[in-house]
Amino acid sequence: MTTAAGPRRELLLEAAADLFAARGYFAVGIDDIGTAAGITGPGVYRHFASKQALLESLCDRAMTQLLSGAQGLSGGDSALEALVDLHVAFAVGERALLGVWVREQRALSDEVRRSLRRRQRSYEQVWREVVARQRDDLSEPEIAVVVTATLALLNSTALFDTSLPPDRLGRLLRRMALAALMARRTPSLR
Amino acid sequence: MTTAAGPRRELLLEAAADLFAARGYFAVGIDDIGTAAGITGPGVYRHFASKQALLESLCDRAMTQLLSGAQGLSGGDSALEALVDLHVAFAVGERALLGVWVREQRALSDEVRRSLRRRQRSYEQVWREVVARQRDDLSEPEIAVVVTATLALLNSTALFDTSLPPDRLGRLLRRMALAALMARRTPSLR
DNA sequence: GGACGATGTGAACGCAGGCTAACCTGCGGC
DNA sequence: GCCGCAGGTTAGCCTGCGTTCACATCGTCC
Repeated sequence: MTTAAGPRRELLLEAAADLFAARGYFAVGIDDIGTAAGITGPGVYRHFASKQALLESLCDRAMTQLLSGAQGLSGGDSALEALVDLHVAFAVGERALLGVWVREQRALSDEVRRSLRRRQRSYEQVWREVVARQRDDLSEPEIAVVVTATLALLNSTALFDTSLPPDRLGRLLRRMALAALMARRTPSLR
Repeated sequence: MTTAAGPRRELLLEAAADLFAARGYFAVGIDDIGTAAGITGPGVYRHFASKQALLESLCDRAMTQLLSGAQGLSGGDSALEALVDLHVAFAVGERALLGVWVREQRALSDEVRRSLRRRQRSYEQVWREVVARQRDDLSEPEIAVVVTATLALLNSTALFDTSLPPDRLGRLLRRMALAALMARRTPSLR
């Protein structure tokens, strides 16, 4: 079970990501996932131990991708912009995966969710450190809020549809995120 | 069924809001809700037609509160700040309700969800008009993205815990939201 | 003081849906 | 050429949980 990477396994993961993102974990049946990947429902269990295991794989994949990107970062002056760009690229490129990660974590078992949360905190820790370097006017809890809220802003792109082409969407989000991160006091309107 | 406002009905709504927000609609049983409101599971059906009806009531309540606030607005120069303040106040004051509205919409039936979405669009329409008045550099789809992403930023406060006192949290979110809304081009860091 | 509606209880029902069982097929290795 | 395993299929099991039922209780109204 959970057999190593075959093409069918990959198909199943993609199908599950799309379905979970579109309808939510509990509204999707095993049969739906199997059918979307070209087999019948129970066939799924040749590749994954359970429906939960599918969701775990997806969340794990999302987190791994984000973390590995963030850790292989320069740390130079433009580290913050690099972080934003990284997250935007992921959000735009892996919409479904991000949507699953953002919305379906609660469907995980306590244990798995805890482990995932730890990695998430580790990812946000990278952000916090980079933000703290440029915002000495903020306390630690304030930095935490700023980071989390900014990530929520970026993640929101997985939750709505837009007619904007990906690159323009990306640039717009990038601008907004940086503005939110650097907002020192209520800016004058106009 | 769905008998008019008794104290028990209100208790049930509050209990359901807290539970749904904390654990998610599907992870909460009817018995949990009843018990949290001081009765047994089946007793809930003396006040609500179904578990779904409870969720509907909650989402409806959230949307009604937001909409009624937004529509009784001046429309003057500081309309944008007023909108932000309104949403922040709601987010900080009705955490659980907002959490349910943000995360549990998918658990609704198609029909109810559609009707709710219409009202949500109507709420965002108010935002879009106010934002458009100050951002003639943005196209319509761009305005839509800016509004949705900003609301996601504000709503995120329902999804995490912070040691920050509510008023400081509110002011911080307000500053970030306004910065995100008004971000004209990538600001210089430092 | 009996009828009645509102509210709550414990027991039981029904069914959706995840998962297992039993069986089939093709293919690579010895 | 047979063995064995990877990967499918169909039929069916079984559990959890939302919901219903029959019944108790208790004010309230005539």
